[in-house]
Amino acid sequence: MRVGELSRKTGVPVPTIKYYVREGLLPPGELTSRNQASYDETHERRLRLIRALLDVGGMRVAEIADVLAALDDPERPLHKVLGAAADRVGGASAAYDDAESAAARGIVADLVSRRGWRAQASNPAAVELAEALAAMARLGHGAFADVLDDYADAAEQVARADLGYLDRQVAVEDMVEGMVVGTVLGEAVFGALRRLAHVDASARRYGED
Amino acid sequence: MRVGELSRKTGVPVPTIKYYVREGLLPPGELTSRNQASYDETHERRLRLIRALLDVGGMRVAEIADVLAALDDPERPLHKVLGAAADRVGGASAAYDDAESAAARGIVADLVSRRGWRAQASNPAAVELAEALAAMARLGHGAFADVLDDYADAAEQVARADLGYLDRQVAVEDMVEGMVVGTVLGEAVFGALRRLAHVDASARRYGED
DNA sequence: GATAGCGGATAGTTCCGCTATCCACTTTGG
DNA sequence: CCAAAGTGGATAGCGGAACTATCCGCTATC
Repeated sequence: MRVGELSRKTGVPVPTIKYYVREGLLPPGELTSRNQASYDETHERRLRLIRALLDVGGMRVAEIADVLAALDDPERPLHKVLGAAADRVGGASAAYDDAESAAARGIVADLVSRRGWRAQASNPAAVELAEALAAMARLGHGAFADVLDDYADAAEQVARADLGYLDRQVAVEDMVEGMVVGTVLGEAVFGALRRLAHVDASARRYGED
Repeated sequence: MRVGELSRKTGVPVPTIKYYVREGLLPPGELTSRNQASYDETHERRLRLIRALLDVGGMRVAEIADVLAALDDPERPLHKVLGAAADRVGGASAAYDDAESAAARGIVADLVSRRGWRAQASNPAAVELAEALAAMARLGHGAFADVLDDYADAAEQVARADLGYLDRQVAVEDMVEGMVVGTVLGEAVFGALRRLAHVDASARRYGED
């Protein structure tokens, strides 16, 4: 298959495919002559994965490049790949250093030890959590920390469901990719479900419509 | 207070404040002369809200403008404001129309009726959910739909926690804003917790570190 | 042997979230 | 009272991100 057919099958324009190759998201096709290359189903699959992570997962091209590089690494340290996938939000937060941030970090540390979670305070997810809580505190919603345990219960339930799905449904050789898909697209799924549940709860309380 | 002090208190540069005013995120200060205006704590609070929605919630400026406009509408149709807050992801999805999309819409419709959720199929959250499931199906993870009920349980639990927090902790006049904060920043909080739970579960299974 | 398509390279476009500059005009400090 | 600092308002520019367009010499195909 050459690039035109790949484009037709996936709906991704040819110049965009070239761009993804340039950026290292997609391996180049195998050259059969100086200016002819052939692509196969692995390229097609990879391209669909890229679009899903972009469109549904909201990831950025550079983040996807990192995750896919980790995914293609034959060493495959599973939780490292996941780390790359999970760090996608990390970004360049200025790391405030006010009272709220310090308090939030303390709340997170308490939560992690209370739960017995094997996670470091330096974990990007923990940092992000602390930042979110600090932002809420600055908005006068410091008491939101009181519902953290309810949130954590739900998060554990979701994580259990994810692992169970992987065990039951995914072949070993696809597990790393499955974890990436589950982590990134699963977040979109859960976010949508949460908003649906909000709509329902809100509709039950206040008026019909 | 004039713009310089507002800037100092919030850490937002003056030109950026001017930009937010131009974009309708922040109401202009009250003019005391042709080129002097005064700002108060409501401006400060609003500015912090803007930065939280931007930095932590990942919203875009135009989306924030929509949400805040709804929030400031004295008619205050609560679930409309929430709708504006929840639609933030909606964006310009091309709305595929293949077999996977149709199947995913069916799965979502089943879920909504099975749960007895008061939500329309046209709801942006439902559409987004269907798109996410369709993307997974295209990647060979159609069986992920099997864990949807686990996800939905967790989503309901989170939604209950959110409403409970609002009832207990937030004054009536702040409830609309509280719902926006909870919806948007709560998603960041949950996402971080989910990733922490993944890290923990993954660490328990595969190696130490 | 004409035509369509290709791989590879480079340059341009659009959008977004700011940031810089300018202006005429207060406010403030000495 | 006057100079320096700051202000509101307007316009223009910038840097990053994700494409998109164009061009080249070449190749597959009919």
